[in-house]
Amino acid sequence: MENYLDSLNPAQRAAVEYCDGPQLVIAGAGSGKTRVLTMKIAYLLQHGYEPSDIIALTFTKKAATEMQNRIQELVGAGRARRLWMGTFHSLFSRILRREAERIGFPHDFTIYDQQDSRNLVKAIIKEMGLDDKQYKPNSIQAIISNAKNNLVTPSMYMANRELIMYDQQARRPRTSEIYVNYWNRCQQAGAMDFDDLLLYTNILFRDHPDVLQFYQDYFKYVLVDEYQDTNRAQHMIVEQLSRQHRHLCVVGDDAQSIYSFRGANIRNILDLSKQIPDIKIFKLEQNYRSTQNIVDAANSLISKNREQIRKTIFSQKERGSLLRLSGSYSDLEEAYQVAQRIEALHKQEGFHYADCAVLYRTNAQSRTLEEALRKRGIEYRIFGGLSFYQRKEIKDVLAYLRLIINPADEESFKRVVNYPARGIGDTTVGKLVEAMRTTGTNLFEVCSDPVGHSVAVNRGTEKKLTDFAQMIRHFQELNQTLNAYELTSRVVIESCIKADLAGDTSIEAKSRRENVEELLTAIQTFVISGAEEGNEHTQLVDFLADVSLSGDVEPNEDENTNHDYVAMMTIHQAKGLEFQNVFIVGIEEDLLPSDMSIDEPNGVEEERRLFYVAITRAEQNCFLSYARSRFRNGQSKACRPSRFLKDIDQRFVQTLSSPTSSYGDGGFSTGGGTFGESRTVGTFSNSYRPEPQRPAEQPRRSVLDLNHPRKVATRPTDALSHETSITFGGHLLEKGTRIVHDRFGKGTITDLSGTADNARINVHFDTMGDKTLLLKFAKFTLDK
DNA sequence: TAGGATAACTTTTTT
DNA sequence: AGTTATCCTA
Repeated sequence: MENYLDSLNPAQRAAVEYCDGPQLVIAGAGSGKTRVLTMKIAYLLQHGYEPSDIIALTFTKKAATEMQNRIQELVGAGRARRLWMGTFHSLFSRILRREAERIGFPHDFTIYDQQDSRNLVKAIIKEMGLDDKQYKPNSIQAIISNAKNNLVTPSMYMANRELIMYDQQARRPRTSEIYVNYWNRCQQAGAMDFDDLLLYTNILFRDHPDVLQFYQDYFKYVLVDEYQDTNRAQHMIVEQLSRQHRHLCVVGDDAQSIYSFRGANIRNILDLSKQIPDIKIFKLEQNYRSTQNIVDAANSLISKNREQIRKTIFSQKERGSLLRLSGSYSDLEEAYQVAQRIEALHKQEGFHYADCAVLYRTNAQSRTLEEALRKRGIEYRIFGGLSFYQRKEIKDVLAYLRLIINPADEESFKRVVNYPARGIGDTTVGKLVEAMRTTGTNLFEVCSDPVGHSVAVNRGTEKKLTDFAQMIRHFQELNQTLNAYELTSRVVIESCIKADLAGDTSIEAKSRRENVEELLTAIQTFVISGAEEGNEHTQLVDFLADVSLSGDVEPNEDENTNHDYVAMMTIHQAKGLEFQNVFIVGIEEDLLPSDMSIDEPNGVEEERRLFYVAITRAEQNCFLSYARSRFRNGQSKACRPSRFLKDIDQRFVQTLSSPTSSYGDGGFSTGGGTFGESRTVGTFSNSYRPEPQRPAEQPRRSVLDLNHPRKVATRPTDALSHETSITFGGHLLEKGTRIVHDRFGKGTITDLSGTADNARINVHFDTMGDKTLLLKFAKFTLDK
């Protein structure tokens, strides 16, 4: 602890020791950013600051947890715990709860996740009688989110000519009204969405100078991680909080700004030195993570971006292996190759599976990879996808809990009022909503006394409604005496959720039951750890607050759990992580860069940064791959290698294999290697040796006419007679004929059978093994 | 109103 | 491909 500063290089040390005013630390990939932040906090604690004086903001819960753990090691758990450390969303929701009544919210307001918020937007569009083709809920939600991230309230939106004009041109003139209604409905429901947490913090500070004054004074030191990912709302919070003491430490890397879709504004970091002229800039340029080849390759890529803070990232590690690029015919084959290489790394080079990560642009890509790994018996774990708390059965239980805490919560009410089924259908709920809108109360009030709110329902329905309200009230009473775990157990039983799931014999229902059990376990764990920290009576409200902002639960791991698995995740999720071996797959046009990004301003630059982030995750080996065809949205589509592959200086790349295209070529040529060679690649040479360029693709091959297979045989179709040859589409097929298949790549025909529509061939594919193809459907061409 | 069957749509990334 | 929305029937 005494000499921990000695472990830092001069640049890092300078950044840690400078505490005289605002500072900006530009921290290149792998430059020890987290280390500097944690050391700095330890340094501050050693120099007279109390833990509670310090607020340290991160973007992900994972980052917060990691930093918390590292600081615990330096200063002990007791002190570390008293730091204000966490995500923007979680820390400011805490402050908002404390100050809730100042901005007209109950202190136990609900937090709407994006699904809740989309449902509400959708409901409002419907209620307004608008066409949801014109007013797409997703787009409207994005517009509202964007407005909030830029601190534009509904009234400001209404008053903004530019926005209104834009909406008119986009043929959705009533967007601003939807925003107003959405805003009011959230308020009525006592609910905030993710963006509200930041926006209302700003509103709180704006409308209550005494509150701002208090926190400005309270936080003596403000630290922010990943500043390149802040949006305007976050930027303003930081700016205001640090205005008084001016002890601000902002860390970030403009080259790794990848969250603009969430409102992040790279200008926040690029322009910071203009906004705060006396801000002191520190640059961490030495990369401790990756080999020189990896760093150089990444640098050459990112240099193609226009706007960035100048810096020279370098590595003093060994030169290392070149990046290895391989192309394949299809996503299937790509996955196969990745699995094959991981196995080679494991068996031949002694790497653990846990040293390997497969990174992709979209979650949907994980399926194919998953299958390939499973076939080889390689352990893997997929991160992300839909989190535990987003599963239907979990959201159902949570909705009950949320409703108990905050009966005004509209989305939770709608979710469970008829689950399990109790005869309260859409029609009735529609009437309740109507009454809610006219009387200005919330759904639960209306439900408790439908007739009093002049809802036209019959006796039976009225009873169903009041019974439901009564049940929720009963749970509220239980919540006074029971802890969160005990209460939830009762809720699951008395709401009949348990019975409903038990009555379902399907396989999925079994896993739902297990998930509900797991939720109960998670709650109990929460209660127990709460007790350990001195909270005798852990409240349900605490659990819910925790859940809604905490991406996912860690699966319970004991000593029986296997820890040696390949990590599979999106590139976004990989940020901040590092692996010995990184596989970046699907480096194709329309995927990386994503086709969604291409017409966005600066969209392609952001995608390039994303690729940069992916490459810089690798310590030793970085494998790049693309496929020529890929299943997307249910059908196979031709793909071209990404433009970004050309952005990397080819001196740092070795081409392992590239498929000869069975489609027209996209004009990309890396040369080198035939498909057949790819199976022999198992050793990884460390030589620094650019591949010689070879002539590009061979001419286009003819494709059999798939829609109109010609009848070739005239004999009656005797079942699967063996044939020595079959003519098909004007070509002669016989044993030994080489073919190129759309998805399986190259192979040799080993057997032929059947005739006419029933004709089929057995093929041994070079990498994909033996397959039987029905000629009528198979998509292949002759090789040569 | 419930539940099944068909149609439609989706897909960028996450707090 | 897979999920979700909508429609239709009982």
